[in-house]
Amino acid sequence: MKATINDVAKQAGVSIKTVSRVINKEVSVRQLTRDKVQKAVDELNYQPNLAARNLAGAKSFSVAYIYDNPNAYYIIDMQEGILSACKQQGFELLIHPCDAKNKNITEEVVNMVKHARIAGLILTPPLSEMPDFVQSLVDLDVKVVRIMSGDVAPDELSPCVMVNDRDAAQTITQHLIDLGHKDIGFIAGDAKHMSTVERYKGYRRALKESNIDFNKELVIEGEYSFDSGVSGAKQLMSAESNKISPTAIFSCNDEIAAGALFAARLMNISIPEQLSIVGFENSPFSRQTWPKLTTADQPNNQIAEDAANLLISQVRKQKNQPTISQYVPKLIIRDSTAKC
Amino acid sequence: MKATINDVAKQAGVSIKTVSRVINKEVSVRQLTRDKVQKAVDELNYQPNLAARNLAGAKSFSVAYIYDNPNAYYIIDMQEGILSACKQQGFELLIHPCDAKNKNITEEVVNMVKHARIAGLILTPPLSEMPDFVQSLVDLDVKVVRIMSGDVAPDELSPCVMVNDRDAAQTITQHLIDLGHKDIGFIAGDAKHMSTVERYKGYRRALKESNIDFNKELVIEGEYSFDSGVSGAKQLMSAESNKISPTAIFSCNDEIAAGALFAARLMNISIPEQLSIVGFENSPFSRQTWPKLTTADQPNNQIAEDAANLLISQVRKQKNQPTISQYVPKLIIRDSTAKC
DNA sequence: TAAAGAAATGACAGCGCTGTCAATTATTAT
DNA sequence: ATAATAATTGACAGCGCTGTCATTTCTTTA
Repeated sequence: MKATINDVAKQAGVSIKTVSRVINKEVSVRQLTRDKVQKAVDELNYQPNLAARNLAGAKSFSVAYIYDNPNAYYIIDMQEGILSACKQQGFELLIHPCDAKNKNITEEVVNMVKHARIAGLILTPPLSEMPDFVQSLVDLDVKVVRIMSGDVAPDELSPCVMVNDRDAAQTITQHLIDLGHKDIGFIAGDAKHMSTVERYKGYRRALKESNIDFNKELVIEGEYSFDSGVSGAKQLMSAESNKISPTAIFSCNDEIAAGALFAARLMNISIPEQLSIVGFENSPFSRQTWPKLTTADQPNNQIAEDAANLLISQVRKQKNQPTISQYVPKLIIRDSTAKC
Repeated sequence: MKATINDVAKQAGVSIKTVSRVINKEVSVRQLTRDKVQKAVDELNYQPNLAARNLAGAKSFSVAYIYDNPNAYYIIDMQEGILSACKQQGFELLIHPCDAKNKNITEEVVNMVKHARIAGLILTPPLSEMPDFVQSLVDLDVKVVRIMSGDVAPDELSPCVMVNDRDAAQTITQHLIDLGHKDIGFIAGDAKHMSTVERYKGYRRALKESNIDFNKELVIEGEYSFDSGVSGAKQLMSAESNKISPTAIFSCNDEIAAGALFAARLMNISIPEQLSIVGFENSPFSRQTWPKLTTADQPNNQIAEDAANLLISQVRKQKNQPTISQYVPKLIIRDSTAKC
């Protein structure tokens, strides 16, 4: 059977408390003792029992990933990043999918956190962008780390890992401009999502820096869905005499871009010859469309691992907590964009 | 703070052991007592502490989902199905992604199972189809439930939830035949996966039942990937004088079908007018291709919940264990198929 | 109605660990 | 060398629950 702390203590000839000190990296243990214990730990292939740890101490060794996001790729990436940090640090991960639109979501999550004796939470959009929700969680005795869109944290509620959609959106818009495009359509994602707002800001900034006049008619409100891309593109490209049609479309994510591609096909507009389309997110299927999508890639796995490490260092009350780290998604040029 | 079993016992005026009996649905408790306890449980909003349960009993209340699958949609669906069963039954879920191609995978997983004190495991393809791996796990003191492709379990190693890909593949091939197609190409997935074998069998059976001669040249070996679809379709449709080109292609999954769509586009073959293409799996992006894919849908969420319930009933040693349940994916007709 | 058996309930130890605090040992200052 | 102080180490309780087994209460049977 599996070795316990008692076995290690016996083997090393010390008390269990000392073993506990060593495995928890506490300070006041002599190096000699530490080595002895470590040797026994290795020999017995000892790993502390999480249930016992959680039960015994005032601390908990569980963190939870709470999400509501229809994008499976995103979630899996995040989850595996978090998981890998947890494994390294000896933490347990609880997964908690939920519905942000549910009225009782705060109550539900608060309840879950209380009952599961959780030390920390990782929140991704849209949950991370719901201030009241976050506030309720912070008021509990848990650490929170949010992954959000932006360059600096919008508040002091919790440490954040920021994804700078704005700069990325500017870069991707600039790519379009460099290709000679001036009339660039914009199909927005859910207006409530910070990422939509940020991507819009980046788009505007790129236009401005190249002295291209902003045309309100070229901006379509939408949501993060394929259908939104279809109708958005139709609206932009419908040939009304008094309107200018864009020569390029910035889609707020790949799904919207896929929808735009679909609509273009419907209207016999060839991509990228007659119209350039860019996506955002670099989801795997952006490589499986025709043509393959130019898009922006973010290292979700890395971001998640970062967030989890940040969270765990919070929980452990370690000093060197970099309370913010920032990622800028990178332009990936594929076949859906071309010269004007 | 959160209520414990002691609080409930006090409130109900019984011993903690009796409370334990009630929450574990053990038999020998009088109805009157049971009601009293239940009332106290409700009033205090009591939920048992998982860590304590796991620590105290000989039993464990954790199950693990071990997967290796590149398909994020599949995993998320599975995971959420399992999670929902776990929540209902008061079990904890551990997630363990891994790499089936790793030589040490058995050792790694065995190790993890031992250390985490896990009561049961859920395995999905391809892991569920690796006999030695499964055997090693069954030899431990854990229950295992596998989700597999086929109509009956291939062995007695563990209870299984079967997905009848064969019947589904026959149905979908029949759909093509009904549309008048006789020369139907087949682009296979990974040959090692049972699902590929089963889908192939279903395809063959459909042909046979309609007295259509089987043509070996129409079958392309591949793997479950977009690229495989691209090259497979190219191979099938390349106009060599001595070969017949199919008028329809059965792709072993949606990704392959998307690849085939891509290749058709490349070769200026219009879908579905000149060529019908079907996928398999009904992954979300099968609705986002042009044209939308005819495919086969399987209720992964349901399957997973089923498997988890089956596993938990095994763990609980309950009587009424239906050791097999079977699902047949259902044909979904969209726009990628048409009359010949 | 009493004895025997069955059903229901409870007392208590202990799962593997951490927190508290007291005991021991090493180090420094006198 | 000795007292005072600091650094290490250990004994023990207890986290919240379940398993074991003893005790109490209810049924049945003669």
